[in-house]
This record gives sequence, C-alpha cells and structure tokens, in this order.
Amino acid sequence: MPELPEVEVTRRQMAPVVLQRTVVRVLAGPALPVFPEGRGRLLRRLPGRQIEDVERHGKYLAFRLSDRSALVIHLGMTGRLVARPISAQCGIRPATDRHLRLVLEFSGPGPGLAFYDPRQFGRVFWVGPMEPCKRLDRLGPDALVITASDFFRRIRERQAAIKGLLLDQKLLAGVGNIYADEALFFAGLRPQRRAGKITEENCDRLLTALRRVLLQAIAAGGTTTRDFLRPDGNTGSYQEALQVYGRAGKPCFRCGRPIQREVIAQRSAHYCAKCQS
DNA sequence: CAAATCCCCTGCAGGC
DNA sequence: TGCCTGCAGGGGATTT
Repeated sequence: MPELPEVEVTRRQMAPVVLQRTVVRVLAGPALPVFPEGRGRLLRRLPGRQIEDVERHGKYLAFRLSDRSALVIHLGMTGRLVARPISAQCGIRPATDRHLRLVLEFSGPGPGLAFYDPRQFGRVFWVGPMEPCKRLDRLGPDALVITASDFFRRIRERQAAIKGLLLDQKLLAGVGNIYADEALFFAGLRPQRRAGKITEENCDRLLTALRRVLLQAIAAGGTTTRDFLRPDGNTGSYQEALQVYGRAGKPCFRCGRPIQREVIAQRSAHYCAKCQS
C-alpha cells in the first residue's frame, strides 16, 4: 500500500521514462477513478503536452506539463505505475487489462505509462495552468520536509491519539499506517498517546524516527506487504525491517514481549507495551 | 475547528 | 476442497 516511500520510489523509477516526452494519446479504462473535475477534460488536455517534471507531495505525484498544467495521480491502496512496452500499445482490452485504468502514449520510441489499480482507491486528475487544486492545497507539509518546530506546533494542542494525527494528511503529508506504527516504535511512544501530552523533546524524537524510517524505506525500495510492486516489477524489501507492523502476537525484537494490536483512529495499530510508553 | 463514523472497492486470509 | 465472511486501508463526506 503506497505511502510516501513507495510513491517516492515510483517517482524515481518513472521519471526517466516520462521526462521530456510528449503525450500523443491517452487511453482510459471504464473504471478510471477521476475526481469530479472530469474525465473528458483529463483526456482532452493531455495530448500535445510534454512532461517536464515529476514531483511528489505526500502520497501525490504531479506530472508537470509544458503549459504549466499538471496530471496528478494518487495511487490509493493498490495503484501502480508501470512503463508499458510499445508492443502493448493497442488499446485497453477488458479481458486481459481488467485493472488497467489509464495509459499515456508518447511520441517517439520508448514505453508508455500505465496506471493499474485493482481496488480503485486511486485518483487521477488534471489541474490547469495556475489553477488552484483543493486536494493538493489542503495537504500539510511533506513528512520529509516539515521542521521539528512546525511539527510540534501542529500537534501540541491536540487531544487525539498521536497515531491518528500522523495519518492526517492535513497535518503532515505522506505517512500511512505502516510507517506511523514503525516511527512510534522507534520513538518509544505508544500510538494511543494524546498528542498534546507529548513533550517537545519526545516530539523531536518522533520526527527524527519518522524521517529515518521513511528514508530507509525509500532506500529499500519500499515495503511490499501484499500489493506493492515498483514500476520495474520488483518488490520492495523494507517489510524485512518492520519492527511492529503486521507482527501482532510475535515477540518484540528488542524485549521479546508479544507485539500488541489495537484499533486506534479506525486503523489497526501495532506496538510493544514494554518498549513504548 | 476537532474528532468520530461511514463508505468506497476487490483480493485474499481464515474459518468451517 | 470449496464456499463464505470479514478484513485490509487512504481519504472524502458527513455527522456530532
């Protein structure tokens, strides 16, 4: 399930495929999940534009186009971008391409871009030049960019469990269930701790742990629990480094006590009752 | 505004 | 073996 590291790995692998290339054709599957801004607009506006940059903010990818518009993609839970060989560029066949939602074909040689999304939680939309984008504008600072003082300021008055706030994209963009649990473990904080009761020192430790976990996960090519595959078709390897996520009942690597699992903020949270307080 | 709840969707694990 | 249930989860909409 793509969180910040998986989206960043996707960005790095797709950038060489799409940069400086001009879109000539756009194919959309029947279940292309677009925001209400409109599917027709998306399909009409892309051809003729060149992709000049691929940026990431939180879990969103933005393909910046030559007229300053952008194609924005959120991978949702099961979304995946793949370089699509030219030989496959003959339309979307419902039988074999059941989960294929969008294809961009480019001028010249080289593969196209394909967006697969079995569970349809992903989103694709087009943002015009200088047009404000609600979805992107309401995101908080990226988790790899936010400063310690800003992070502390954003959580200090809050009553909710810290775990839920880490998942709140308006507060901090990019963190999902896996890395929230892992960061809290390394910071020694229980997921249910009231955010406002965390000292500034512990808040710093949490952000440091979060950054470290995210960077190491990027270096490992992301985490593959069940779904995630990189654009190159390989799995990530950070699942081998997970300390608590998905380890309910198994012994803590640090103290040997069984890892607890509890629902917090409508999500499963995993933690060690001895190592985290 | 903050917080909680529900819902979207499909693949797959677990139970019998 | 095969069927069925329920869970996984990001985040938007709605409610409190």
